Amino acid sequence: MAKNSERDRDAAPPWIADNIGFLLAKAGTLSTELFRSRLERLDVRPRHYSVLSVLHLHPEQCTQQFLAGCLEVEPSSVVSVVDDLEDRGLVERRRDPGDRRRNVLVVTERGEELIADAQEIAAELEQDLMAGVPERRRRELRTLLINVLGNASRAEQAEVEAGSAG
Amino acid sequence: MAKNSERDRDAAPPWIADNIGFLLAKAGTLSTELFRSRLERLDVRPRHYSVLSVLHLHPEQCTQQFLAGCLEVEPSSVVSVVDDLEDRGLVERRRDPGDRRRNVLVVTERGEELIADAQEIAAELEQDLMAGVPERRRRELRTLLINVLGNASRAEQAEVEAGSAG
DNA sequence: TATTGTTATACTCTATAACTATA
DNA sequence: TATAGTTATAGAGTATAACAATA
Repeated sequence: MAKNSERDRDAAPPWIADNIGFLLAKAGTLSTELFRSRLERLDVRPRHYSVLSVLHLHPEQCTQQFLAGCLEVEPSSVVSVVDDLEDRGLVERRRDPGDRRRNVLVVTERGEELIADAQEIAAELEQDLMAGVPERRRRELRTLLINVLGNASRAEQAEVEAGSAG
Repeated sequence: MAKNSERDRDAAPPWIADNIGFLLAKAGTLSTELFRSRLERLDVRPRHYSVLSVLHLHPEQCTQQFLAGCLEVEPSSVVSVVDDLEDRGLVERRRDPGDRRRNVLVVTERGEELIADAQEIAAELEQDLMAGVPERRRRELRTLLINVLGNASRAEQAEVEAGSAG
C-alpha cells in the first residue's frame, strides 16, 4: 500500500467523494485506528476508553446494563472490557446490596488518572483530525453527525418494525 | 437493547456529543450496518459494492492491486471479494496478456445490472441518512469528511515515519 | 417468570506472512 | 530481485444463545 499512500494523502479517489456512506465508514474506521494506535502507550483500546468515559460521566450507580445501553452494544460484550479494566485495577465491580444481581462499577484512583491521560490523547487527536477547520465548522460537523446518527437509528428502527410486521 | 432504543432514537447520550471521534465511528458503523441490511436482498455486502463501484468507474484495465489501492485495504483482502463476485458471475478475471501476473477485472452484464440496483439502494440510504439536511449542508458534510480523511491519512503517515525513524 | 451478569461460540472484517508464478 | 495474486492464519470486535444467581 506504500505506493498509494502518497496519492491517498493528497486527495480522496474521485469515486468515493460522492458517497456519504463510504466517507462516513472510512472516516470512522480511520479515526478509530488512529485513536487505537495513540492509546497504545496507555495499554488500553478505544472500547476501554468508551467504558471509562461513561463511568467518569456517570459516577453514581453505573451498572453493566446501563453501560451497554449507553454504548449501544450487547451486555455480554461489556463483560470482557470490564474484566480487562478490573484486572488492571482501573475499575471495581461492587455488588449492589439493594439488588444483588447488579454490579455497580466504580472507577479507582488509577482509573481516573488513566482517564485524564486518555482524554488528553482524545483531544489531541481531535485537533489533528480537525486541523484547518475553524471552530464554527467543527460544531457544524458535530451537529450533522448527530443528525445522521438520529436518522440512522430511526431508519434502523423502521426496518426492525417492518421485519416483525411483515 | 430494546429498552434503550427509544431513548437512543431521540437524542444521543450527552457524553458522546462532544467527542468527534466517537461520533465518526458510530455514524460510520451505523450507516454501514444499515447499508448491509438493505443490500441483503441483492445478496451482496458493502465490500462487494465498493469493489463493483470502483470497477464500474474504472472499466479499463483494472487490476486487483489497483482495487486494493483505491479501497485502501490489503491486496490479500481483495481476493475473497473478487472470488465471491466471480462465483456469482458478476465479474470475470482475465489474465493480462502483456503481464501474465496480472488479473484484469471485467464487470459482466449481470454485474452491471446489480450495480444499478445497488446504486439505487445507496442513493435511497443517503436520502434517509440526510433527511432534513438541505443540499448545501450535505455538500458541506462531504467536504468536512474528506478533510477529516486527509488529516487522518497525514497523521497516520506521520506516525509511520516517526516509528521508522525513532 | 424476568432480569443481571456470565460463558461459550460463531461470524465478519481485516492484516500478516509465506507461497506461486511471472517479470 | 521484485511484483501480482493467493493461501493460511490470527486478531479485533461484536452478536447470539444458554446458563447461574437473584429478583
